[in-house]
Amino acid sequence: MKRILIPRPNLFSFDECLWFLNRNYDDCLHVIEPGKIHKAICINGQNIAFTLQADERHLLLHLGDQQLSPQQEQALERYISDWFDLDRDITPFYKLLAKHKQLAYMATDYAGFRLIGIHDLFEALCWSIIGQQINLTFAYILKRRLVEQYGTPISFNDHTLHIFPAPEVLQSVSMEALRALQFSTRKAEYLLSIASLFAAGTLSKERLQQCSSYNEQVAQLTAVRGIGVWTANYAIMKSLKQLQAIPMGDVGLLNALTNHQLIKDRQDHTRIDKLFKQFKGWESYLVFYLWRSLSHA
DNA sequence: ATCCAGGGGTCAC
DNA sequence: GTGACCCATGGA
Repeated sequence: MKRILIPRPNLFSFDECLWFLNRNYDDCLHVIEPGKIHKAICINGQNIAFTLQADERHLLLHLGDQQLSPQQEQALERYISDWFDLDRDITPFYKLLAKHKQLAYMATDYAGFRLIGIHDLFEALCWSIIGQQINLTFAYILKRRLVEQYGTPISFNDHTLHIFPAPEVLQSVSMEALRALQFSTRKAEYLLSIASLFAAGTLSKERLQQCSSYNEQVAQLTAVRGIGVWTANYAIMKSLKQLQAIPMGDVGLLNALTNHQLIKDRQDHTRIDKLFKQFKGWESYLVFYLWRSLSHA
């Protein structure tokens, strides 16, 4: 039985991350059991399934009887680090939290919570488009239909895991098929055209990472039909981990700000900007912790 | 029935 | 750059 150990950093709570991934929604891209998570991913064209657990000092990756090359093992470790943002020292963020009266509690209540990523940019963009202007419960249902219909199922440890559909597959799906899954006409158009852009290589994570600045990344993404400021920043935050990304206008973000009495008027951009300036360099973390505050144990 | 949900596009000033 | 309007769909 293949097993890999990954050292766990300070200020990291596997339980807190797992809880968030499991909160109130039915995500089809992982399976969670007490203390562990199962997931399947595609790295360099190869499908890999794994179970992730934690002890006091490590994250434990269980691979069953899968054989991986050293390079694949490294790629998998990098994937895990990227997923849970393990390589980042988040103490500066905690110092900023401590200085903020209404938000200081987060440093203890959510201690060790990390910005959980979506490694695949195509998946991140599709997911944020699916989530546009509909409630999250329904968004997860739509994602599940899409993934079960066009993704790749993997059997592992008595679970059926799913890998998100490749753009090459999605680009040739018909509008009618997506409409039948209850995607709106607009969203179906957006998804199909973005799948084509990825399949053609016009759009890719690598290309976006070559941009010289965050602003340029936003510009490149928002030039695509269906990707507005919110979607672009969501993807940049979750996939590229550029921490200055803020999905402005996000309903959940505004609700959290209202709940904490940080704003009264949901259009008070001045106060919102002022708040985020206090968290310069950690804006995405602030957003993520505010989203965390929307769900209760 | 009506409003809302982790928005975006379009078009007029 | 800003604001008004429409788009789609399920849930509360």
